[in-house]
Formats: sequence, C-alpha cells, structure tokens
Amino acid sequence: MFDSTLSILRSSNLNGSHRTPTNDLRFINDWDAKKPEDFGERSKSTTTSLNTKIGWKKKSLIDDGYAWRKYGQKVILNSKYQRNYYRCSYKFEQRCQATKQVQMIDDELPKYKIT
DNA sequence: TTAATTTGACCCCC
DNA sequence: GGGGGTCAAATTAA
Repeated sequence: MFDSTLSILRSSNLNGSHRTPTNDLRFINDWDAKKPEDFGERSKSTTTSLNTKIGWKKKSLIDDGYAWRKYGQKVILNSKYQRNYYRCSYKFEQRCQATKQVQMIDDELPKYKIT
C-alpha cells in the first residue's frame, strides 16, 4: 500500500494537480459486501460454498488511481452477465472525460473485463 | 442533507 | 427495431 501511495503521488506530480491512473494493479481496494447481481449474477443465492469461498461480492474494483462513479448497467447480448458503466467522479470539477466498462465474464475464477 | 447508486427512459447508429 | 451507451428521477447510503 505504501508503494501504491507513492506511485499515485509520483504520477500526480508529473501532471500538475490532475491525478493520472497508475497501472499498478497489485493493490486491491475493499472487496466488501455488495449485491452480487450488480455484476449480472444469475442466481440470487449467496450461500453456496463457492460464492462464500471466493467472496466475490464487491463494490469498488481495482484501484487504478481514479475515483469512479457508476452511471449505468446494461444487459449485453450473448453474455451471461451485465455490463456496468462508470465515469470519473470528478467529471466536471477536473474535466475528467474518462469512462470505464466492467463486465464479469467468468464467475468461477472470477474474471472481469475492464475497458 | 448531500452524495452515490439504481434503473427505466432516452438517444444514436447499424 | 434492436443493441449498446448515457441520462436523470427516484432511491439509498453516508
């Protein structure tokens, strides 16, 4: 976490007051309780040994240096899971135009595609 | 009471 | 018309 903080600070210095994303994916934010259906789960059950073992209910994803705010969720054709849409929390304050898409593609691992 | 999330509506493009 | 991306009112969380 210390390294991660340094990494964020360094990237900020390179670019004035704007935060830039770090590609350091070693640190993971709070993977705390959140409704599993947010990620397109089919079954409502959260009591299966698989689900509790993995602990895959999550609110915030990988900390990439940005603060993301969810603004949409869609069912995607030919995909078991829904796609979640995020934009930068400071879209207006910091002119941050970035958006991000997160979609679970495998629940056994679990595995997500983040665009 | 403010900020974030949820979710149906809306828009654009093929 | 349907799929995917975004908006925004209602709802929920802090």
